[in-house]
Amino acid sequence: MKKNAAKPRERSKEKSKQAFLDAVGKILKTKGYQALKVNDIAATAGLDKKLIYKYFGGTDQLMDEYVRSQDFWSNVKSDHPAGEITDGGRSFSKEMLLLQFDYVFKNKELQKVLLWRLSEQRKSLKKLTAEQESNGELLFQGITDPHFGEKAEDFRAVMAILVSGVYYLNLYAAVNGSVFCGLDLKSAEGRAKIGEALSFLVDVVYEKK
Amino acid sequence: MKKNAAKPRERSKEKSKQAFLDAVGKILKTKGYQALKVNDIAATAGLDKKLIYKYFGGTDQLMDEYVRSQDFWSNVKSDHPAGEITDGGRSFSKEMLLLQFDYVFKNKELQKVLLWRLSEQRKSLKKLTAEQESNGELLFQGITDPHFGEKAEDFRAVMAILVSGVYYLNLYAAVNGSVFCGLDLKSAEGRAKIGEALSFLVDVVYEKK
DNA sequence: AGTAAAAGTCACCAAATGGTGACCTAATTT
DNA sequence: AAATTAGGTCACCATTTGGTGACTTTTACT
Repeated sequence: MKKNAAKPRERSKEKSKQAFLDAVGKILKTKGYQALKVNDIAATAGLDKKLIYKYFGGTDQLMDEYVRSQDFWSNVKSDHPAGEITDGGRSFSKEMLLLQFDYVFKNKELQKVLLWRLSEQRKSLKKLTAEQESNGELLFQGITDPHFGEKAEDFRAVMAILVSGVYYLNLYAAVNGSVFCGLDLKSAEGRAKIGEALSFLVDVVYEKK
Repeated sequence: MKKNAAKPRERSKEKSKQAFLDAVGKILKTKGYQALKVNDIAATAGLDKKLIYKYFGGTDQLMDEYVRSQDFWSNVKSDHPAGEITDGGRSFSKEMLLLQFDYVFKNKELQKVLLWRLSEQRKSLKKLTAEQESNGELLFQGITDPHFGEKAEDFRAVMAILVSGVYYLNLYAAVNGSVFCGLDLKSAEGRAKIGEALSFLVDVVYEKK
């Protein structure tokens, strides 16, 4: 019954798996990743928790699969017209950072996922794949690495800091009083200041090196 | 019995409180902040959990008090000779960032505290105090704000990004594969690159503005 | 010394947690 | 149609969780 490829038979298993994945997203949005327990997920999905063990192995692998199923970073990767880059990726990098800054701010799920990735207890070591795509490796390899040549790693280091900063600031704002270094990370003015700083820092890296 | 100030009477209550605070630190170091449950803390402290409710009100306020008791940021605040600053805080800022980068990397407890601050479920809104001191408000107010004048907020924005980057990169490295933007955040070379980038970015802010 | 108020322990509770074996049900194969 | 197999439910378990009332012991004040 299992090797018949002619009839794909996605009767219910796939739908159920999807229901669990959807449930994860829903819980993440509403309750946060700390509330991600088997009972809760099963209840939200309207299915039995045993299926979670059957299909995924446990909550951890469910989460892993959920992260893989959502391509949070696709928006950054693909919305730029390729081939038109003549400035070594300066405007692209800038745009990416600003987009990311805004995107993470608005996307509760992504916030929770980022937080979850920083969290402990994840015994599964499957994140290798997500590693590569997550930080726009193609931006580096295809565009900025050639442009910066020997200084490629220095540019990467700067971007690492900026991307990290974007992540952390939004995570911080989502939970705490949202005032960081005297700037209100939830106000339009505060966020504009951060945006300007990001833009400025990218510019300066391209100019100075 | 309670208003006699002559004899301080720190017989046992203070010691017990301290025992709980120490237990928190110990658990943070060994198991991470997810393992911070009343039962666990009480067991580690060798005392009854009821005292936690009596003395602190609950685990949340215990954590708050723990964070307050550890002045993680004092190392950055006070190790610099005051009054000798003639460069508008440039070297001071640089030094602070680099120190912080190294300090967070080595200090497991601080990592867990940072993570906890990003985490949900903290109903207590007591972090206001920690807010001020945490990000070296005095550095801004006393040194860099005057130096940058109208651009003070722009400088703060840059520092917000850099500090956040320092935090996030170390948190990321502590859990994941530690490769971020193609840099190994655990290797000496990778960290050196980040350090150079931090230094460079601070310099450039002082030069360009 | 005697007393009142703490410090501290213990047993116990209700709820939630992760996890599994027994069972029923629907689809596929033969 | 019968048998098989996977999908799915349910009841149940052991543990752990947060939390509290009743109790004993120690401390300090008069």
